[in-house]
Amino acid sequence: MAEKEKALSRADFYQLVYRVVQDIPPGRVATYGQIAFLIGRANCARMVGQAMHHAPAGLLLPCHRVVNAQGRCAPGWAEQKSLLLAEGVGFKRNGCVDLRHYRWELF
DNA sequence: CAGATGACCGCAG
DNA sequence: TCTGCGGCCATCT
Repeated sequence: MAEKEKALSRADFYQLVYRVVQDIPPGRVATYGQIAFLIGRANCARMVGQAMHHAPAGLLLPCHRVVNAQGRCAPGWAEQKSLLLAEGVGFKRNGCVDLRHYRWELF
Protein backbone atom coordinates (compact mmCIF):
# COMPACT_ATOMS: atom_id res chain seq x y z
CA MET A 1 0.00 0.00 0.00
CA ALA A 2 2.69 2.48 0.02
CA GLU A 3 1.05 5.66 -1.06
CA LYS A 4 3.27 7.44 -3.44
CA GLU A 5 3.89 11.06 -2.71
CA LYS A 6 2.37 13.18 -5.41
CA ALA A 7 4.30 16.11 -6.70
CA LEU A 8 3.37 18.85 -4.29
CA SER A 9 2.67 22.21 -5.78
CA ARG A 10 4.49 25.20 -4.40
CA ALA A 11 1.42 26.33 -2.50
CA ASP A 12 0.73 22.86 -1.10
CA PHE A 13 4.34 22.36 -0.15
CA TYR A 14 4.38 25.70 1.61
CA GLN A 15 1.15 24.87 3.44
CA LEU A 16 2.72 21.72 4.89
CA VAL A 17 5.80 23.61 5.94
CA TYR A 18 3.79 26.37 7.58
CA ARG A 19 1.65 23.81 9.35
CA VAL A 20 4.70 22.13 10.90
CA VAL A 21 6.34 25.43 11.78
CA GLN A 22 3.22 26.59 13.59
CA ASP A 23 3.32 23.30 15.49
CA ILE A 24 6.69 24.15 16.99
CA PRO A 25 6.18 24.73 20.73
CA PRO A 26 7.64 27.84 22.39
CA GLY A 27 11.13 27.46 23.77
CA ARG A 28 12.01 24.96 21.05
CA VAL A 29 13.71 25.20 17.67
CA ALA A 30 13.49 23.02 14.57
CA THR A 31 15.95 22.54 11.74
CA TYR A 32 15.14 22.83 8.06
CA GLY A 33 16.03 19.20 7.51
CA GLN A 34 13.78 18.11 10.36
CA ILE A 35 10.81 20.02 8.99
CA ALA A 36 11.49 18.67 5.52
CA PHE A 37 11.46 15.17 7.01
CA LEU A 38 8.15 15.74 8.78
CA ILE A 39 6.43 16.83 5.58
CA GLY A 40 7.84 13.86 3.69
CA ARG A 41 10.70 15.60 1.87
CA ALA A 42 13.75 14.88 4.02
CA ASN A 43 16.07 15.87 1.21
CA CYS A 44 14.22 19.09 0.49
CA ALA A 45 15.57 21.20 3.33
CA ARG A 46 16.31 23.93 0.79
CA MET A 47 12.68 24.13 -0.23
CA VAL A 48 11.78 24.66 3.41
CA GLY A 49 14.10 27.62 3.48
CA GLN A 50 12.50 28.94 0.31
CA ALA A 51 9.09 28.54 1.91
CA MET A 52 10.23 30.57 4.89
CA HIS A 53 11.63 33.24 2.64
CA HIS A 54 8.31 33.43 0.83
CA ALA A 55 6.38 33.06 4.08
CA PRO A 56 3.69 35.75 4.36
CA ALA A 57 3.67 37.60 7.69
CA GLY A 58 -0.11 37.16 7.94
CA LEU A 59 0.27 33.55 9.02
CA LEU A 60 2.07 34.51 12.24
CA LEU A 61 4.71 31.92 11.48
CA PRO A 62 7.29 31.46 14.24
CA CYS A 63 9.96 31.21 11.58
CA HIS A 64 12.42 32.50 14.15
CA ARG A 65 12.21 29.01 15.70
CA VAL A 66 13.51 27.54 12.48
CA VAL A 67 17.29 27.35 12.14
CA ASN A 68 19.71 25.27 10.10
CA ALA A 69 21.31 22.01 11.26
CA GLN A 70 24.22 23.96 12.67
CA GLY A 71 21.98 25.93 15.02
CA ARG A 72 22.84 28.99 13.00
CA CYS A 73 20.30 31.71 12.25
CA ALA A 74 19.26 32.83 8.80
CA PRO A 75 21.79 35.01 6.96
CA GLY A 76 20.89 38.66 7.09
CA TRP A 77 18.41 38.10 9.91
CA ALA A 78 20.26 38.52 13.22
CA GLU A 79 16.97 39.64 14.80
CA GLN A 80 15.99 35.99 14.91
CA LYS A 81 18.46 35.48 17.75
CA SER A 82 16.75 38.13 19.85
CA LEU A 83 13.36 36.53 19.23
CA LEU A 84 14.62 33.14 20.37
CA LEU A 85 16.18 34.62 23.48
CA ALA A 86 12.79 36.11 24.31
CA GLU A 87 11.27 32.61 24.06
CA GLY A 88 13.73 31.22 26.57
CA VAL A 89 16.00 29.51 24.06
CA GLY A 90 19.62 29.38 25.12
CA PHE A 91 22.50 30.26 22.83
CA LYS A 92 26.09 29.10 22.87
CA ARG A 93 29.08 31.37 23.19
CA ASN A 94 29.60 31.24 19.45
CA GLY A 95 26.13 32.66 18.88
CA CYS A 96 24.54 29.40 17.75
CA VAL A 97 21.39 27.86 19.19
CA ASP A 98 22.06 25.08 21.67
CA LEU A 99 20.33 22.36 19.66
CA ARG A 100 21.56 19.83 22.20
CA HIS A 101 18.76 20.92 24.52
CA TYR A 102 16.42 23.07 22.44
CA ARG A 103 15.97 21.03 19.26
CA TRP A 104 12.26 20.28 18.80
CA GLU A 105 11.76 16.57 19.41
CA LEU A 106 8.34 14.94 19.46
CA PHE A 107 8.71 13.79 23.03
C1' DC B 1 15.67 21.34 -21.91
C1' DA B 2 19.77 23.54 -19.70
C1' DG B 3 21.86 26.59 -16.43
C1' DA B 4 21.78 29.33 -12.31
C1' DT B 5 20.08 30.17 -7.61
C1' DG B 6 18.93 29.18 -2.71
C1' DA B 7 17.01 31.33 5.09
C1' DC B 8 20.26 23.47 3.30
C1' DC B 9 23.53 19.15 4.90
C1' DG B 10 27.72 16.98 5.73
C1' DC B 11 32.56 16.50 5.40
C1' DA B 12 37.37 18.16 4.95
C1' DG B 13 41.36 21.42 5.49
C1' DT C 1 35.33 30.45 12.46
C1' DC C 2 35.81 30.47 7.49
C1' DT C 3 36.10 28.46 2.83
C1' DG C 4 35.49 24.92 -0.65
C1' DC C 5 33.41 20.74 -2.51
C1' DG C 6 29.44 17.71 -3.99
C1' DG C 7 24.68 16.33 -3.41
C1' DC C 8 19.81 16.99 -2.90
C1' DC C 9 15.23 19.18 -4.84
C1' DA C 10 12.13 22.97 -6.54
C1' DT C 11 11.84 27.27 -8.83
C1' DC C 12 13.13 30.93 -12.07
C1' DT C 13 15.10 32.71 -16.35
